[in-house]
Amino acid sequence: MNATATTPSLPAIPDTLTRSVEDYLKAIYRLSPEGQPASTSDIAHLLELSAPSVSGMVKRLSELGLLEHVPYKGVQLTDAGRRAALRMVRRHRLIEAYLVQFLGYGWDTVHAEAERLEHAVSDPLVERMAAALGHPVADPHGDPIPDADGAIHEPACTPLAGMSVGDTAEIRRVDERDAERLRYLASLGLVPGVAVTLRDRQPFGGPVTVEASGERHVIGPELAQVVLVRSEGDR
Amino acid sequence: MNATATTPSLPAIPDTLTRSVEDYLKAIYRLSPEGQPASTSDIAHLLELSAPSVSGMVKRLSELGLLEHVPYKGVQLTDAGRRAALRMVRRHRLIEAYLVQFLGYGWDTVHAEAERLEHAVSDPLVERMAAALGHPVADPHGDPIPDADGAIHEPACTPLAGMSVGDTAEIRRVDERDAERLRYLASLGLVPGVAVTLRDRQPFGGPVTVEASGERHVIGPELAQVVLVRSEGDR
DNA sequence: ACCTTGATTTAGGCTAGCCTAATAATTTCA
DNA sequence: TGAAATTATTAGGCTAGCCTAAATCAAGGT
Ligand SMILES: [Mn+2]
Ligand SMILES: [Mn+2]
Ligand SMILES: [Mn+2]
Ligand SMILES: [Mn+2]
Repeated sequence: MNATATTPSLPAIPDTLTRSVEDYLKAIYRLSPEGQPASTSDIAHLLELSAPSVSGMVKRLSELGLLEHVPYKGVQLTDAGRRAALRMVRRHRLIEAYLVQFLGYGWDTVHAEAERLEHAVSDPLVERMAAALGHPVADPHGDPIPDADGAIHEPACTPLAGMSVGDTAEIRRVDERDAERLRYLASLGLVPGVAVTLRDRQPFGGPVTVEASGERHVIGPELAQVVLVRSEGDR
Repeated sequence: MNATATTPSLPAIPDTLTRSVEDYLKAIYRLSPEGQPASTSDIAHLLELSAPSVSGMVKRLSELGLLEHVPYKGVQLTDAGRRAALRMVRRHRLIEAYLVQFLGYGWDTVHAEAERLEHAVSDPLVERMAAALGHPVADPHGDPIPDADGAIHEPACTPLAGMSVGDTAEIRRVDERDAERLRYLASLGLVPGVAVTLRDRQPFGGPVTVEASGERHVIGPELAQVVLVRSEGDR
């Protein structure tokens, strides 16, 4: 006998999200750090799923209030969605840091392990790991770790590919997803914290030559794109 | 053009099992340590599922070759099933030991955490934890840890409830599943490694009085049933 | 031998997530 | 502006896992 006309029974956000949902939210966050809409096909590509699967999930998640979806335009996280996404980002990066620090993992293998563990750890365990690490601000790849309230500081970084010849900068962040690429970069000594100087750039998308720790290396343009640096000037 | 008459295409055991399947195998192992058949309703009760759900899963798992099922009689693990179950038991107990040793967990809270993590860790991570712990032989509840090949030594234990008045024995093992019960036992000092002497037993399923670390405690019969001891004689 | 009871299985249904094939909307470009 | 190409959605189907209700089997007692 409730006479108030309500909107047609919106489902509430469940207290525990599934592994799939958590990965979707994390992917959408990654695709739109500034909040611009993410496209169905970009999400599908990142998660290695078909576009119709993503369309279906996007519909469900927007009905749950985790996303705003404008058909044919893209999706944006709501506040609740962004909170949930940042919670996963914090878990992922803290787990990576913990495994490297305390269990001898290398930066090339931690990502795959964290991709599964992030869904299985409890909040108290995450916080115990954070405490054991001394509350680090970045993971082994240089990616910043949001605090427990979801606040995150993305340091200003530009691709190494964008440096000018003669410039010196510090490596800050490296894309974590390709283990082989990470091993190669480590073998060259191109890891976060290292100072690099651009010594040469070949035209027409050619390779660049960088100097780091006294050694010179010629690296291809797409590699130079995923290594992010902070230039001397950007303080 | 294959003319050989084959049995109707038995599905092979998948290389990765689902969380549900892993928990079923672990439950069946626990219900039949000696290999006697486990009943549908016991499995359902242990996993808190309906009996029809268990019937359905049992059918699938026996088609996969992980179980032998005699309808209306019960199930037994095959060699492959027991191997998979012991792998999960090893993971569960090593994770518990690791969390207690290195992350400040208590014996009352580790079980719930391990119940989820056991499905998410990789084999290499399990082995790294084992190495960090120095390859322990028992978890925080006194449960023995199978080795990486699945060999397990179940120490001879009897319920504290079975002791005779005047006997002295060492606490070896305590059922891990009820966090509140574990906290209570710890508050009485009744933990693995402690020597206890039975001082009194009331008839008709009444409580028993035990002496441990110089203190006497009166405990109910069902509690005395889940605390396992090794008597002096059982060496 | 039959009947009752409890355990078990079968029947039928639901959700979450994935897929492919077909359709529809949008954008691009001649 | 009007195809063509791209992107997205809808339609329909599948598996894994769970559920309740109904049917069936196994035992034990009379
Ligand atoms: Mn993940
Ligand atoms: Mn990382
Ligand atoms: Mn489990
Ligand atoms: Mn245990």
